[in-house]
Amino acid sequence: MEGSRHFIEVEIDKDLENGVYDHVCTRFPPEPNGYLHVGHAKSILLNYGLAVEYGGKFNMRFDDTNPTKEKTEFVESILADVRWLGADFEDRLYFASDYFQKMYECAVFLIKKGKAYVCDLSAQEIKEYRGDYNTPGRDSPYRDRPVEENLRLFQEMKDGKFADGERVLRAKIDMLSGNINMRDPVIYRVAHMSHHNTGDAWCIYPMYDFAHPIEDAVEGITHSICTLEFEDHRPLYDWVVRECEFASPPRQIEFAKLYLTNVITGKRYIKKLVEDAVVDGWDDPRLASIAALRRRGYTPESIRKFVDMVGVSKANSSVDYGMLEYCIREDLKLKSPRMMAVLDPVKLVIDNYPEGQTEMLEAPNNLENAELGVRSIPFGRELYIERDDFMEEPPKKYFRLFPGNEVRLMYAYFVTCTGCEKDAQGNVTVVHATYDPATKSGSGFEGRKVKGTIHWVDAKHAKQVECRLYENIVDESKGILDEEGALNLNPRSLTVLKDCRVEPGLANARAYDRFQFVRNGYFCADYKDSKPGAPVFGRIVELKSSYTIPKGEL
RNA sequence: UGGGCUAUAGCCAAGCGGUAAGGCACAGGACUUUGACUCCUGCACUCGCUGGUUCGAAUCCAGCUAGCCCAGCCA
Repeated sequence: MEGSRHFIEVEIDKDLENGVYDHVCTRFPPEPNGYLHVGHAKSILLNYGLAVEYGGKFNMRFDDTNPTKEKTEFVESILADVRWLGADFEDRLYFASDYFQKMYECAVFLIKKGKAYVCDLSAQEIKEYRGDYNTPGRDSPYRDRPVEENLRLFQEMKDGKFADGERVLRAKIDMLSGNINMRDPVIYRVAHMSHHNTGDAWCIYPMYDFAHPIEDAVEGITHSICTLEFEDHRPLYDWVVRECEFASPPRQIEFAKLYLTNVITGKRYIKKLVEDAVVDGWDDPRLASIAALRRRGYTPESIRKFVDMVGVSKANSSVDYGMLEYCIREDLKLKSPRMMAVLDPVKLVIDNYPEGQTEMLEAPNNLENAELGVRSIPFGRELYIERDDFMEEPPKKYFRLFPGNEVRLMYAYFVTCTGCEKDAQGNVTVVHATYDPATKSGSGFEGRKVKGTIHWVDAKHAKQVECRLYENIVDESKGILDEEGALNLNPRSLTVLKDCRVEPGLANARAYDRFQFVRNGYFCADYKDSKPGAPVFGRIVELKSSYTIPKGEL
């Protein structure tokens, strides 16, 4: 498709050419400790995409080596999100915990090779012995323990003879390494705790650095793609697969995480927002979780497009939120019916239209895609139009309603504004106009043209719904938690309530699952007229009452 | 201060010694039964900086600068 290939593809090509591998196998290995957000979508689709591109396999695997942080709730939600995104792992759903026995055997193997030892130092002592960026590490006094003793002690660790933290198994590498990960890292710890998958079968659990390469190797992963912060771990990754003597070991390649502007992705923040009920869950429309995007009406296709557009590199970056919005507009513009809705209504009375009369007009559901059919909409003497589609004293280049000006009511007639009524405060309450029956939509009228077209709903038949406009919760100026950790919402994230009226008969219309298109197609992202000067952060809309999009559905 | 990584437009991002792709955003114009869409047009004489090599450098070399990651028995 794209002309250029990103660096991971280049690396894989090289491996294939050099015969390092004769196939490609990738995986998405989240720890089930939270919900997925857009950033994860990049990783999922990157891994899945590479497998598809190279005719290989893509595995789904939960990296559940630390029972203290993992919950089944999260494996369910992660699975749902991955499936929804269309990353098909077929029947290859794995858990790192399924390999605990294998990992244990690897550890024993390393001990026998003299490459691992049981260390009695406390966590604090290990930290001290490890040194720091400027201070070389010192060998643990237990480093040269005889193999037999290590074997016995490790067995005892497994058998539950020791309390949490009492002993660990360490890889014997290099206490002088500039890379602190190589200073005899802990590879097994004791944790007397039930695991969501293995229950109480184990009381020792492998550390990520030891477990992950083994997981990859066992599954026959070729390219283990992870994010930049693991670059320093690669030497250790390589050490593990080498010392464990795996044939055709996997290779780790790192890429830069996806950050989006104007959204919060930090688990800590989101957790706080959920707990404090500032948002109504991990799928609150203001968050950038996969579940939230889904709830807002983003399609998997739009997210795939977004991830493709963003690209893959090793440079830390933050992608403009506008790009995500572009992708959903692009995806939906031909797929979605486009209905009319009025968010901030003001009444329009057509004085020369017969009182009490209602006529049905035919409106295409999508001007650019006739396959979506047509609908009948009522038209009468009294309508609602958007408040800012009328101005008593229009500025230059204003083509909508103002006294004396003629506009087209979409799918209906031309109307000429004759004036307005105002309340005591000077707010416009009613706009008056006359219509020209000859200009009926579809009649082929060509007599004259108008510069503006506005949308409307029939007052008598329109349904009134509560419509909430949100802005994304933004993370500017040090985020939403202040130094004390207190919740401190950015004022820009305040919810705005507006009166919204929509065409009748749309309760079942799919359009409302795709509410970006409520306002003539581009309500969500392109409703630029509100709050002049305020930044529009992909403002989103949630239709309440009978139009509520059920949580968790779709 | 040690190790690792990164630097190309407002934001992503190609480029890999032969004279700066593409997209988003933005601006102008055409078209328009959505001020949308679509369609044109414009938008880096320059690639973090400074030197060097070369007929020729974003690409190679050297030195600097800035940013990110690392001292969990987290992942």
